[in-house]
Amino acid sequence: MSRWEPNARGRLEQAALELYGERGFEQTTVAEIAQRAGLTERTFFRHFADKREVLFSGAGSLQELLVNTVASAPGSAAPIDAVAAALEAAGALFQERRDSARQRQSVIVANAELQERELIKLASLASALADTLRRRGVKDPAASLTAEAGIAVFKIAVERWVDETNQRDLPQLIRESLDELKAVIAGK
Amino acid sequence: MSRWEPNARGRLEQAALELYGERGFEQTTVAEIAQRAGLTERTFFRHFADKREVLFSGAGSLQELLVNTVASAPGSAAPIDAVAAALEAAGALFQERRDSARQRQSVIVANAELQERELIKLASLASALADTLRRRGVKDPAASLTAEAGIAVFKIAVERWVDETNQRDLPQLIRESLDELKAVIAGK
DNA sequence: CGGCCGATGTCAGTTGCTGCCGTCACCCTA
DNA sequence: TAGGGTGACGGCAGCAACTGACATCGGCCG
Repeated sequence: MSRWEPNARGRLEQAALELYGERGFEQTTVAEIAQRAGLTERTFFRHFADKREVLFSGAGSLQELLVNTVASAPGSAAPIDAVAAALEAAGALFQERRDSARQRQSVIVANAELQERELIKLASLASALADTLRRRGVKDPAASLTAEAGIAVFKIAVERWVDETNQRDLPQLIRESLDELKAVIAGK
Repeated sequence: MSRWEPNARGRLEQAALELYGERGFEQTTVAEIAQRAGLTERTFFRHFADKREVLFSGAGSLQELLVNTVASAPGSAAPIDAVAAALEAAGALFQERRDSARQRQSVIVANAELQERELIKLASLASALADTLRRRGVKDPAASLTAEAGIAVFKIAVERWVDETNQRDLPQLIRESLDELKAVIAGK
């Protein structure tokens, strides 16, 4: 028999998501999260850099998926198309975990600090996408602009996906949003 | 003779900018800022919501400028052109205060927390732009996408403006970046 | 002249976060 | 099989960001 229950990190994530949902982010103390997880505050900060990060630990694998998808696009593909394929792949991943993605998003939308963290994660994704494009020979500022535009499309598509009650799935919304962006950028 | 020196808020801004530049943001305490300004920590927090906000108090007037410029564009102008005109106006404002804008930007780039705040300010600008476009009759998601794309162009143009040693001015970089975005979005 | 107001000071308290050290089950190695 | 190392956690002290409550006092208005 081991000294501690397994999966401390997962228990902390679960407890935090619950408490942020029940009372709100600001009204929840780290001590409470740790207590619900059967751990101490000190241990929380060994697993997560700060109180917000517990909601964003999945960002790393999302970035991997995006980067790998862009990197493995055919060399003949235009940059915007490589990025679009990556966004749709990421969208499909979100679509699978639809309920928890929505729960998470509702917590984030309710708090400005969490939105800040979300935005810097998106900026980090854009930066990683731009790097990958440059590695494919795309020059700057084209690489940065393509990446930023792609992330903007993703952000707005996710907003619509979370808001709407209709049945369109996220990859479809991403395609529609990108088409709309093309129309709008061309001068309508 | 009045009880306190005038312009407490301005003195706090000045002291904070200096100290953030000298020692870095994290290594500076609010007590030190207040002391250099001849005030107390409590007074700092009466003027600024938190330690970061002291660098972003100008965001309100920037938002006003953007919104007003978009709102006063001719009704016949395409949304992207109305936004472009607003961005160039904002760019001209930055260009006037070139040195202090660069100083401020170098402090922000050096610290992740400040970048988070910068990003949420940009997101707020995008949201305000989208609102203004909707008020001009632009439908969603076109309004949101145009606004986000515009802010992305602005962000990247400012990055290039701060980085580069060459002489191109910010409005020109904004025009060039928007043209580049058009090319890239169209599929290269 | 008197009382209200607004900007600041003072102080105590909560919470996020960090450094340091102790504990103990598990694992590796001789 | 005994011994030492290691990794994950607990406990504690302390700093700094931020907040609420109350005091202070010059200026302004009636």
